[in-house]
Parts: sequence; structure tokens; C-alpha cells
Amino acid sequence: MSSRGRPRSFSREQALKNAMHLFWDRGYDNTSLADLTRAMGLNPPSLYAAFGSKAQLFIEAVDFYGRTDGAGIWDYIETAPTAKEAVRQLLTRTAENFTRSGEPRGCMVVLSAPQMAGGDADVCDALKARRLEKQLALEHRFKRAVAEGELPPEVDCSGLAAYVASLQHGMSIEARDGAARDTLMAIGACAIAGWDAMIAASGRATATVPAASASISPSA
Amino acid sequence: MSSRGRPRSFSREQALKNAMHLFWDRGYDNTSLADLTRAMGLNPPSLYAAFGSKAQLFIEAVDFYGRTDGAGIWDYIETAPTAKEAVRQLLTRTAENFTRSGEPRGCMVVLSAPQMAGGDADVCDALKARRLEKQLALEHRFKRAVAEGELPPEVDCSGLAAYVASLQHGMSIEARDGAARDTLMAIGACAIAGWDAMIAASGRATATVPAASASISPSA
DNA sequence: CGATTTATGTATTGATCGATACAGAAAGGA
DNA sequence: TCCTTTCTGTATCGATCAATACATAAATCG
Repeated sequence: MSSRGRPRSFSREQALKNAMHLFWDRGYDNTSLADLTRAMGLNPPSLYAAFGSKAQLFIEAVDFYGRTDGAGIWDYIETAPTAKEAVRQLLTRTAENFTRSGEPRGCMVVLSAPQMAGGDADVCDALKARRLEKQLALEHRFKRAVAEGELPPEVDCSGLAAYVASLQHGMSIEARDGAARDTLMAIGACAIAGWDAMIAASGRATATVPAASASISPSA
Repeated sequence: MSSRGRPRSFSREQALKNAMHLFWDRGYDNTSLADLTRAMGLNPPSLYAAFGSKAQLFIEAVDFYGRTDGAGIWDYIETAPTAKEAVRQLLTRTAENFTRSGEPRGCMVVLSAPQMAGGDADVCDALKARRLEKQLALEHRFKRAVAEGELPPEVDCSGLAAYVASLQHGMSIEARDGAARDTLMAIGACAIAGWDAMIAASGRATATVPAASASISPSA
């Protein structure tokens, strides 16, 4: 559109990357504009001219995260040959991605603003939408697996997606709390080890957690 | 000690309860002292005299949460007759607790301040310690199950505890994002359905997520 | 009673928050 | 060249942040 006017003296991408790292590390609330302008190497008016507001900058930073550091986690859900392999890849890549040295641990989308009340509504909604989007992608993949005959038709694709998403979200907390890569890998290994049994049981008991098989009789 | 002086004109427990609800709903950063004094029905000097600071009030509120609304989730880990039943109870109670009407959804310990950088260090450390404490309680319970012969000695108790804790933490995100109780129950049902297979596989593959059994051959 | 101790209500503190006003600088268009 | 457009740096805006000074009220102790 307009190439008129004084040209921008900083790289928008680089500034966005720096902002993303800061938000990722500290969260939305704990990152101040003073922190941002310092890390991005520009003054407030330049920041507002380029990004609009702190909230809009954050949302752009989340998108940037999804295109860069957060990429590669969910990218193979559709291309993996089976649903089980898709989950295995997801959890393996998650374990690797969440424990890369020199970067904040865990997922920016999960950790940077989990509260839904009191904060900026646009920020919360943007993060929530991205979380649900991934969960829906899982459900979609599982439904495809049903259509392809990999999974039986009775399987509860929605519940299974919620299970995998929940586990993957929880790994962000684990990672932020200091879990080693091996620990995150062990978490993924558990899910994969139980996968076939989950599939076999799914659809028969979706709404209630069935009682444990009483190999040891309960209490009395 | 001292019954001298003008008596407190408010219920410390009630004020703490109100503060807890606010912190639980909005998180630490998004709750201001103005919010707190209004909800607690007292003036700033009374708050500071009774609780010390915002951070100390928060930590007391977290303890209060653990004694009240958060209680009942983890209380049966040790008393459940088997490890599997302990996990089933944990996840069932979690699903119920996280979706009670009239209360914030999800766990205060997970949601109210997950960031480890930039915020108040005491607050972050207190929450992290409470999370790890629960995970260690799980590991402890699993080790006991090994000693009692319920679980085989090769089982990776630490990895299994991380798996269950991760899933339970992720359920907080799901709940806050609006998941129904049935959905959370389905998540728990998945874990229970896969439990025996996880136990059977545990210890044989702890540090890596094994490749999916190629019932459908991968790619080429 | 008077002295001491503790809590309360009003008013306000300095710091920091996110966001701008303003003037000068650097580009293109005529 | 002069005008318009856009960005940059300085300085600062009003609002809100967590936290207190201060005087007064209400209790116990001697």
C-alpha cells in the first residue's frame, strides 16, 4: 500500500520474536511494557505504531510462537500414518520441544495466561481458541482413523482427544516445574502403552470412570 | 498469647475464604488489593495487619484451598486399597471437583500462577512445591503397591506418577476452558482403561516413547 | 480510673502500569 | 524544493498498583 514516510528502523519480525520470548517466559501479566520496549529495542510510540497495544502484540506473539518455536509439535497429526502414531509423535515432539535448552519450558499457549477472569478478554479468548483448535484437530484425526478402519466405530473420539490434549497440556506444567526430558518421555510412553486398551474400552464407558478390576478386593 | 487490644471486627476465616475464591478465579496477578479489600470487607490496614502482604495472603489462601475446596481430591491416595483404585478415585474426584457449579473451575494450585519467572518468587515456589508434593505422594503410593505385590518391581513409579500428575494438571486447563464433567470423566476413563497395559509395559521402556505397533505400516 | 495494646477508617504514599503528546527526523511524491 | 507521510526519541499522561501514616476506637491490665 504505502511506501511513503520514514522507514521503520527495526526488524518487525525480530522485535516480535523478542516479545514472544518474554511473554512465553513470564506470561502476559508479568511482562510490562518497560520490559518489552527494552527487550525489543524500541520506544513505546514505535511499539504502539507497529503493534497497536500490549494485548494485540501478545496475540501476534502467540501466532509467531505457533509458526516458530511451537511449530513441529502438532504438525504431524494429520500426516502420521495412524492415529496411534500421530499421538506418539505428538507426545515425543512435545517432550523434546518442552525441554530445549535456552528456551522457556512448556507451551506458551498453555502457560502464558490460563486465567479466564479478570484479565484481558481478547488475550484469554485467543489462547483458549488455540487450545481447543488443537484438541479438535485430534478429534478430527481420530474420526478419520475410524473412517479408515484403524479404530472401531464405537470409539469416543471426543473423549480420547480430551484425554490426549489434557495430558499434553499437563506436560507444560511438568516442564515448567523442572521435569527432565526423560520424565516427559516416560509420560508419553505411558499413554502409548495404554493406547490399545483405551481404544478397546472406549465407547463402552465414556461418562463414568469404571471401578478398578478388583484383583485386590476393595477395603473390607 | 495476647488477648489484649481492640478485638478484630471480622472473621479471619471468612475473609481468607473470600480472598481464596478471588485468587482462584482470577489468579494472583489479576487480583488487586482493591479487589481483595472489597471482597473481604475490610480496609487495607486491616488486611496487612492480619495477613502481612498480598503474597503472604495468597499463600495462606492456597493452604485454605487445600483444606477446603481442594480437599477430597488427593485425600484417598494412601487409603485406597490399590494403586489403580487410588488413581481412579483421584481422577473421578478431580472430574467432580473441577466442575462444581458456583465455584471456579480447575485447580487453584495449577491455574493461579503457573509462570516461574517475573512474578513473586515466594508465590511461585509455594505453588510448585504443592504440585510436586502431590506427584511425590503418587510415586510413594506406587512404590508401596510394588512392595505389596500389586505392581511388578520393574515398574517406573516415578514416570507413572509424572503421567498421572500431568493428566490431572491438564484437566485443570480443560475444566477452565469449559469442558463438561462427562468429558473430564472420559479423560479419567481413558487412563484407567490403559492402566494395566501401562503397568505391563512400564520399566521396559521408560526413557523413550516406543514406536507404535505397526498394525498399519508407517508411511512407505 | 489511667496506661497499654491492638484494630479500624480515612487519606495518601511513591512506584509502576499501559498508553500518548509533541516535535523533530527521514523517506516519497509533485 | 516544498509538502505530505510515517517513524523516532523525549517526556509525560492519568490510572492503578501494593503498601502505610496517622489519628481514633475498643479492648485488657494494673
